[in-house]
Amino acid sequence: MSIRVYNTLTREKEQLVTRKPGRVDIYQCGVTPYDYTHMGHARQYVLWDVIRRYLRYRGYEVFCVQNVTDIDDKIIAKAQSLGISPDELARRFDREYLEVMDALGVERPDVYPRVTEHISDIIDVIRGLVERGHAYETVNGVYFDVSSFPDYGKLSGRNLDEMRAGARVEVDEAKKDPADFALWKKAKPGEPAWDSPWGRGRPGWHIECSTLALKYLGSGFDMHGGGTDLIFPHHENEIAQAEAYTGEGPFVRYWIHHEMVNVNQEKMSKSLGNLFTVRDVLKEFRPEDIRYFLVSVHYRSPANFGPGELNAAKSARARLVNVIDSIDHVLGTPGAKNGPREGDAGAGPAHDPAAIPGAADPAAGDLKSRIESLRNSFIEAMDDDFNTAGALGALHSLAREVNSFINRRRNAAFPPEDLEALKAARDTLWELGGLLGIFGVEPRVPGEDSRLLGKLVEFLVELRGQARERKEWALADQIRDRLKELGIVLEDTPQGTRWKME
RNA sequence: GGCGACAUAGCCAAGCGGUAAGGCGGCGGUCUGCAAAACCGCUAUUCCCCGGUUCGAUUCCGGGUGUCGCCUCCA
Repeated sequence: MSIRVYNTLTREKEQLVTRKPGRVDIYQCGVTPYDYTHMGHARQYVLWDVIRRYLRYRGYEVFCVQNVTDIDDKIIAKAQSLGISPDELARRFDREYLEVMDALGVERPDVYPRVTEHISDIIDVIRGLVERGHAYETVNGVYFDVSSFPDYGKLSGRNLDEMRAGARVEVDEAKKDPADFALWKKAKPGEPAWDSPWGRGRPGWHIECSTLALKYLGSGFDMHGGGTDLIFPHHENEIAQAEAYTGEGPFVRYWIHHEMVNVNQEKMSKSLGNLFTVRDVLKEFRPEDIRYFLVSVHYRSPANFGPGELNAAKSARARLVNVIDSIDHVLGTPGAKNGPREGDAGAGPAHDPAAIPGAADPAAGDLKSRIESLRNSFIEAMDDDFNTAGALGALHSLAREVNSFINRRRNAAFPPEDLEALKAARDTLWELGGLLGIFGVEPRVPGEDSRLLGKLVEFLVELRGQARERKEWALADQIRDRLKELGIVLEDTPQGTRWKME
């Protein structure tokens, strides 16, 4: 088995063959920090967080570089309107980005370079491009000469003639060709600027990614990620700059683009005013539920975002969490030791062999083999272009088999073979779900502070248990109802009452 | 106008040549003191429409129709 990924450059799924065996070098387009982090960002970085975890699970060493474009036109404009410096604005929203990603359990990149700290590297690349005849200076700045790069358009499937025919290309009399794009922008008064051979100014939009990728990963690295909206012009230009500069290709082996987050079937974007910031969504939903939603749609399909979708994800995830809780409960209170129904283990239906105390359920062996087969389904789905939605299906199938297995025991004690199988199921669920990050972020065990709370709840559960033995149902129900109002749910199982926080 | 993607049940969503995963919701049943959770059954004779290729197509090809994206900042 091997991993296959869809490459935008070839428009085909290809077998993953890395530049260095056993290692995957990744570059991701980072954010331009000038506003709040939104759900579209969450989609990208959660996706790549999952890809990184999965590649590691499959035995690769993974190295990830992600830039911060902390100087550009939008930052300058926003900073001016707020009356603060561009640097202050960029740092504020960069911090916002990192906080939100931490909350979502997204692992940080290995290298997180800021553009403003790499101006001299950028100037070196621009100078190289000018020297090799791929760029020229005008009164406004330095421009990349697209006609000097015959492969221009290979990523986005465009050709220059078509583009020139399009009327929407910016008009700049000083440029040789409307499709030429800025590598260096000469500063206007009041704008932040750095010295360069072409006077004071700042980098153009695309050059930072080529420069930083070449600096930290070198030419020909493995995966480059970003949204489909960056294919043209951003990534097209990145290729042109990098390959023209190094004189060799390919700059990137696999271009991996995720689709957009939509709202009401329309792209979520600033211009449409339908943005959802992650910070706001986090007020209503747990990070794991947000991740579940994101991962329940294949990354190359648009993901429609809304409360309904999020709630469906929440319910679906609860099912998975619940099965883990069920197993933990069984493992923590084995019937043979302190199960409340120990004496009446034989009370189950006589025709049910699983109900004979101490007898191993023949299904235990089956469960174990099913665990492995579903693990393989999970891997198969993920190997196929990171099909997280398919992988989730395997997890749910495993959940049903476990629940069914536990159900069949009813009041009977679980023999060691069963407990072992259940533990294996639990570990597998936990491990594979962990690759998707749908369990990891929440505290499974109450922290120090809530230890007292736990003891109090257990005391109430104990009192309620006594009331139930006396068949004082009204009192028992009152305790359960009041706790429910406080967000604490009680469930009576053959292995005793268990409780959880909602 | 140019380029591209996608159309699967009430909803979300996999599958992409061998006869429709999974989830949410709904209905019926089992379990339960009652619940909750869970399990069982039902909820697409069919994958937008029309042609074609094939023994066979939701899956491939052609043509429609519809939705969306990029070509301007965008994840």
